[in-house]
Amino acid sequence: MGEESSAGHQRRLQVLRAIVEDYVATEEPVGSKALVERHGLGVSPATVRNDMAALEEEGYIHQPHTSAGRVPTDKGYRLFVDKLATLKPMSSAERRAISTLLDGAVDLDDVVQRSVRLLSQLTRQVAIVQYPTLSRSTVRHIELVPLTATRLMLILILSSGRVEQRLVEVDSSLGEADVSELRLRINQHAAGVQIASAAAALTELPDAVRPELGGLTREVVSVLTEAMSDHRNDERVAVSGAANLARYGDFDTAVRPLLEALEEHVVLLKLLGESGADAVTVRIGHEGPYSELAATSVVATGYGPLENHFGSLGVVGPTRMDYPGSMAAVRAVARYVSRILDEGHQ
Amino acid sequence: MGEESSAGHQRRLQVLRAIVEDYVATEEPVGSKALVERHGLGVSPATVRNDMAALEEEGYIHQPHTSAGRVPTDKGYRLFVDKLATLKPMSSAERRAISTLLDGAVDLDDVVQRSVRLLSQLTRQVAIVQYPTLSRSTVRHIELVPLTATRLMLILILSSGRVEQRLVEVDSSLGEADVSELRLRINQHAAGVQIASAAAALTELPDAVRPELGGLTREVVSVLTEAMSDHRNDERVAVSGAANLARYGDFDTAVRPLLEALEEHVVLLKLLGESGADAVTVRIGHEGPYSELAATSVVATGYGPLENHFGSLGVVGPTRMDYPGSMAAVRAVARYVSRILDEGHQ
DNA sequence: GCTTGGCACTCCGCCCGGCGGAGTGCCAGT
DNA sequence: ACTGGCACTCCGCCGGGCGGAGTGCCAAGC
Repeated sequence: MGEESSAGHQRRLQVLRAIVEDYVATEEPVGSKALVERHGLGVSPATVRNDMAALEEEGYIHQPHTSAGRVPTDKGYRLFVDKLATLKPMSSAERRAISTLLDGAVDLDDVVQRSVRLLSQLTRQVAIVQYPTLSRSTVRHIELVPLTATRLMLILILSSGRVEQRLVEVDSSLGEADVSELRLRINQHAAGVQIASAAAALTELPDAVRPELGGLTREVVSVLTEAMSDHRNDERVAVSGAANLARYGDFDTAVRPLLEALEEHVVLLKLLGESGADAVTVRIGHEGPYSELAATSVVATGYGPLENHFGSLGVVGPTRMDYPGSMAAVRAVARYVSRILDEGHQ
Repeated sequence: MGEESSAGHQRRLQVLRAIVEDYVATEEPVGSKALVERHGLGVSPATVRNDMAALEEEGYIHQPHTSAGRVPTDKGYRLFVDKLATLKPMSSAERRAISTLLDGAVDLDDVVQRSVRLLSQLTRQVAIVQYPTLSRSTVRHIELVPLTATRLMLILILSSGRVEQRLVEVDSSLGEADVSELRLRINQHAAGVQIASAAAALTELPDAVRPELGGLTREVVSVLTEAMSDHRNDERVAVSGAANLARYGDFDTAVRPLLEALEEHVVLLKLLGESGADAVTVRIGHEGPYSELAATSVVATGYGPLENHFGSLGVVGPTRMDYPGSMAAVRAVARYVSRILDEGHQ
């Protein structure tokens, strides 16, 4: 679209906006007559037809076949979200629902579960919430629990609220005093430290303790560093709202591929992508990384501390989705989750 | 069907079996001619037609319309699984897949995640695994971790491998000696005890400790018993394989209601039902508790110790499903999961 | 020059009738 | 008791006709 911003140009944008809104609402190609009726454009259908022809020429909308209405293209949706959409503000009822629901969460797992469910209900789409990654967290505390004479449970508590447990078998019998000393030294080295640095700091510990503790320390540290660098859990995501897919028509192009993708958590993570914690990212159709998902869009953002966020959350759905509503809901939930994680465990 | 077991009666059962097998395989009503060709019944189509008429009379099969093939009814499937089906033995490749996959699990969460995924892949259906319930487990250990001067973390480790954490704020400053004493007494009362009894035993503790410890003990015990009777987590289930629903045709009757049910974990738990740990339960169509799910069947069983199992797992799908294969897979996975939970944490 | 009403045109979706095929039920024969 | 034959039913598919929605273009008007 050219750089001029004449009155006619302005109206063309309004027409595009109207087309997107109507198409999202009705799921059917929208014609010129219906447009002028449903929106208060003060012009005749014929004028709108001219605008439509121009918009089509420029690739923003598309005609399934001659003598059918118009449908937005990915490029059209893109212009819509960039220039035309205004975030739908959350209603106060929605705000209340968010806070009461999330405030009731008792632990991290619960926060994630509730968020994903909430997000899918707010948007009536499929919602995805990534569990906080290990790598971005700091160590809050490390606990050693002797279970039996030769078995020790390690508990790693992170700033995000995540808790990891590991079992260690040791050769020699455990003295309570030794365990206490080790617990102290480990936390001196690691507590409050970002996880990568903590792992590094711990590897030097076995040489710094009393020789009698060296063997035990070595075993414990080895398991701890292993747990810290175990990115298996970084791939965990929670999904909710798959049933919302049932509302959409084109099963084979839109629903089935997405349904299959939902099983592959790695795929979902890649879809969520590296969204900053400060802005909501929208990826429309072919802009995403998977060609099979050319008919689906993603609205996502990061959550957690701004400079160093814990993970991402968002919704996925057909390109024909309510972008303003989804973006507002995603932003609201992300903010609330960030706040909860920040205050709840500090 | 009468009690006689004449030769003709025997063949009728064979015909029913063949109808079920063919219908499951092809998803289409099966006719007399196709039947005699695909299965080696040594009789003519006309004979089979007579048997079919009898089976229909007795309600085991049904004709969508005149001059169409036959389809099994729920009653027909029931007879099939009760009398006609032989468990498909797992192939050695499948056995190997099960053991290598599940042996790699590092904690309880991982066991559940891997099982549900495995089960959905083996059966190509939607798999459901209930997380171990609190109420059936015994307490292995309770740990108290002082985080700050006035904040204590309680960690509840159960026989099923489940770990629950809770935070407690206390009024007075915590002494290490007090915490150690309390830890000791709590475990004396609760370790090794079934969870309901443990909660009861703990409530008497505050009166039994030194008066100086009474207030702290009261707070800790209150949170612990609350955690023990918190059945919130008993409702947790893992689901996998929703994409397999895409294979099925009748979207509105079979797929959509099930897709919606998958979101409601309470519904899923009710579907899994109270299956014993020793036998695989099959619930066919209308036999289940929800009329909207009249077109779906459930194959489930319990896992964990025989006398006192931790939870249930199984698959759900349209009534037209491969019962022998599903039953065998469900049983195999349940056994393996039971074994892992038993040896992995004892 | 932008906008508008008019008009002819295109194309989809729907309905309808005909047709072939698959499957059945029944009956008479072995 | 089983079988081959036969007439019948009903679905699914195909092709043509039809109405409607929507378009593009053009000439007239502000």
